[in-house]
Amino acid sequence: MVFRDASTPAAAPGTGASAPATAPYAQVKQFLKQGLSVGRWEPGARMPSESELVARFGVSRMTVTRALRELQNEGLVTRVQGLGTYAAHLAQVSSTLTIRDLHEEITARGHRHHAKVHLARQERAPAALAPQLGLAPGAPVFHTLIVHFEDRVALQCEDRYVNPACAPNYLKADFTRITPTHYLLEVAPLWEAQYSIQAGAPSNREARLLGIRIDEPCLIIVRRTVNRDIPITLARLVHPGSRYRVEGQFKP
Amino acid sequence: MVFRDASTPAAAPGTGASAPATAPYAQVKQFLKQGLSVGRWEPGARMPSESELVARFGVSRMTVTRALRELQNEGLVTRVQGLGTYAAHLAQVSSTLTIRDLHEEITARGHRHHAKVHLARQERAPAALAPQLGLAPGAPVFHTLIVHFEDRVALQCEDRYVNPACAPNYLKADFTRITPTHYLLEVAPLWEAQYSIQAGAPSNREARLLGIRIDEPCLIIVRRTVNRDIPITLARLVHPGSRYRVEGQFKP
DNA sequence: GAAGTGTACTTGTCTAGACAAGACTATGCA
DNA sequence: TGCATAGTCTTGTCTAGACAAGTACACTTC
Repeated sequence: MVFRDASTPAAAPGTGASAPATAPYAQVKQFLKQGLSVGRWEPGARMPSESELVARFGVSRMTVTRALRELQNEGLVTRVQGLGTYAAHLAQVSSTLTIRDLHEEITARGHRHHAKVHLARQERAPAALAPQLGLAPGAPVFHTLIVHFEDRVALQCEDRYVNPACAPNYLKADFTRITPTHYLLEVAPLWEAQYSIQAGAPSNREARLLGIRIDEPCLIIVRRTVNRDIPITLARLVHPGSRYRVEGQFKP
Repeated sequence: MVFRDASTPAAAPGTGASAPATAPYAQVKQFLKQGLSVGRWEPGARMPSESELVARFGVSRMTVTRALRELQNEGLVTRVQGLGTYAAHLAQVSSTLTIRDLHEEITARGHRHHAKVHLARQERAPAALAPQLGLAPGAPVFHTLIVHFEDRVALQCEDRYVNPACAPNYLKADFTRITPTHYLLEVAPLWEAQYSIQAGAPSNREARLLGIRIDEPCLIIVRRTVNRDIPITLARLVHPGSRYRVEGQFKP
């Protein structure tokens, strides 16, 4: 086997040079990514086949396959068995939105987090919410209302309903020390979530609890969490628009 | 080589059964995912090593490696060379936020999209914005102000600055037919973006252009786009909170 | 006791070859 | 002309083995 790039470790095993020497699969990936970046392949155009890349880079097919599969997972190319690899249409751009536990987010900023529990009790499920939690209307449900502070400034009003079947001891947790999100992650470690991010006015009670005017725009996140088809929790998180924003990055 | 599951194609090559027979790497992945889901491994706990999984499933190491690497890419496990594989702390949950071209989003809903161009001209870069676009203050910059409608209802006010070096013909495009996002995707196909999602009040002009009251909460997305370290565009997208929300899903 | 050494185990990556299955095309036959 | 078939090219997946490099721990030496 002959390596095209003598800087790879396998081709220059004896050199004492401590060059990072990016892995061959990463080089192939970089080559394709760069080509896509400069428009070498129009969206929808056919890209080099695996065997062409094998010949060009002098690596084995598994190496090329890995590079292409990772590009496919990143949404940059489309692959069809029997046909070939095609440059993806990037009309829609996906980015990774990271929703961190608020406690961690605050402490990561070097600030202090504390929470005030305004409500933590069992109620009867309102008819409007019961179906979303997989419960019958009037069935028991846990309800907490907690305000989270960052250095004494109210940052989030968390209004949450929890399915008792998933977290029977939910109400016994000390939510001044652990956030509901964190507690539920321990009880039901892996889950799916649907969320909606919107701007809106706070309710009268939310404005009072957050210490803001009723006309202050708020960032409202509504999140429904499901573990293996069993609804866990439904949360409405209200943040004063002047104090909180969601930030993210998209990097292909 | 002996396959543990006789339903795999390689183990039962002669059977005419048309069972889908999920691929071995997918079976390993499923096994680990399921274990994480039911809390078999606490966050931070050590998970089976590759060789243990090889022995358990009777597959080759490459197959196990692929399953583990994909779980790592999904953020479900952490791997450390020389140490092992560990269940990830899911304190922060990443979800894929898809930012679609507004035109596509509207037409996908079966509605009609049209745009009104209020401003499309060359200006001198304001001192506050110039650094973010990699320009000197006062350097020429393209500025567009466009309102997008969904079935005659104003949905977005798009205030955008574009680096002329990246898209010299930007102002010649017909933005009633093609959105700036779409145009820029063609000119600079691959890019990185930083964005911030926040709630706030519209400016007087934005409220007038969107036909909303000055006190209506708006969802404001500020996005900065970079192609290979060269800033392309800076956009402020203002949406009436009552008409627009960002929705997404997290699925591990 | 402190410092270095060797070993076992782990993940990271690559190879050369193999079979399967899907898509297309050219060919031969009715 | 129309249709079935064989052949070629593509991606999808797996194997058995290899070397590299990082971590941890027991052991030896000073």
